[in-house]
Amino acid sequence: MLSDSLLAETAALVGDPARAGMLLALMDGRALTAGELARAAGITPQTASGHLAKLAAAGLLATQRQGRHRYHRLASPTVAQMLESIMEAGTGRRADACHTVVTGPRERAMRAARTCWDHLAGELGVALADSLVAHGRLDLSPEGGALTDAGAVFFQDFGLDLDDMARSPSGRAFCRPCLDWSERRLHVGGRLGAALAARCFALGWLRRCDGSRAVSVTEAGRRGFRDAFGIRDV
Amino acid sequence: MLSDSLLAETAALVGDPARAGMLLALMDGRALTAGELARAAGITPQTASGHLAKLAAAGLLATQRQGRHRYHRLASPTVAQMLESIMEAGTGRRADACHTVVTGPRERAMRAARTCWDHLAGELGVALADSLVAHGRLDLSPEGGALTDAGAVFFQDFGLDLDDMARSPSGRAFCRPCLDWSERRLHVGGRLGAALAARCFALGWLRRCDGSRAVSVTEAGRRGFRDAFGIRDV
DNA sequence: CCGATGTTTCGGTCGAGGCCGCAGCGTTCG
DNA sequence: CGAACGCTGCGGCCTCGACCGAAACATCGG
Repeated sequence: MLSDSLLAETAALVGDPARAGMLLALMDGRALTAGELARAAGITPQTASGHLAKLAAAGLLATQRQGRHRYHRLASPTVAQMLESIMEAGTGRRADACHTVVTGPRERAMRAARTCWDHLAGELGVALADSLVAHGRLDLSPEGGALTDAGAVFFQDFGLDLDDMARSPSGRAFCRPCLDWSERRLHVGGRLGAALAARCFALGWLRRCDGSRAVSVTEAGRRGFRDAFGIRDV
Repeated sequence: MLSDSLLAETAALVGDPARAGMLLALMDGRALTAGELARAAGITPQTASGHLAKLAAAGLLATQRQGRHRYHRLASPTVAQMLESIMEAGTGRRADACHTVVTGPRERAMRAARTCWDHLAGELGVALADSLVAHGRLDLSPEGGALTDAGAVFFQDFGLDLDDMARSPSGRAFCRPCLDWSERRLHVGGRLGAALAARCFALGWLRRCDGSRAVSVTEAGRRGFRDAFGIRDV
């Protein structure tokens, strides 16, 4: 059967601890080298190289040569969404046992705000999406084109070049609802979500935590999210 | 790391061909016995029993005893969504090679209309969602409560007992947008989607294809979908 | 009470695949 | 031009887990 082996092969690729660790390390959307990924997964570079070749052959990873380095990144937001959905389904039964026991500061920060592929997720990501919908700037409708007129003005004022995004030939959806792993509600993905996150980083509102997908909100960000989006308690 | 092993363990469970086959056989939402699943996966019952125990322990499957039979079903729509998202990501690179070659009538029927866990998917599922949104009966908004007043009247007339659904204590979302594997667009899931699909089966509009998740539209269904939803060419 | 059937447990085999050491290739820099 | 560095391919080791046969257990029908 066709879909049978497709499902098994893809899942088996993610099912190896070393490969899972590397994929997870790539969830923040950056491109990393084989050596860095090897360290992240706790294996030697030659082992990592073999894994990366398999993942790339399956279309889960995209590689890019640059000098003597070879950068690897997730092939598409679809892959990132798959990883989140696996974790979401996996937490089903064991959420109680795991979370209450191991909840450390690292996990707390991840739930508060993190990047999902290239856009914002966590409590902050969901709050942002809620705010945009509540103010009529976004509809988060199925096909993702539902930026309202008021929203277009708003995002332009916020510093996003919507015309440029519209011109870009990318086949990626403009605005895609993305199911939040920890919050289990939707946040804003797609090109709009990516641009929004990038702008927040550029404004100095957010800072990446080292070696993690978690992001921290700066003092300027706290003011900014309050004044521009009406979000408090971030 | 916590999420690391969670991702790997869950994916590894799906990654075995035998287990993947059984999960895929359960995608239509029915509950099957260990023997039936063993036959579906091409393994002996005792091997299947071991696999099912693991899947149940991980919270991916829910089991239910009834006499000397033991029925297994997917634990939640979240699991079904995970499986679809894995197949979606897996098709990424190989879609061209596989689909053009192997596209048979079976695959064609699957794309036209199928069940996804317990609601409708495929071209028909997406067309249904589009129609409902276009007529202002549904918003398919993020949290899923966005049944419009006109929609409530419409669904009541169509034969769904919305009051009963509202009363049921299920923690499941009322109306959840579900990403369609083949169409890559959203269709209607959640309790509303399930009730809608059940009603279509009860009306004799749809019939399950034997041994597959595909469903076929009856002549009555053709008329019904046209008159009630404005869908042609089904 | 006794077979028949569905399901689970146990023990043992075996094959697949992850892992590393080593070696070869390409790139960068002194 | 040679050395250092990053990456990849190959061969061998070894562990893990899927698989089945046999047998025990539970349930239903006669």
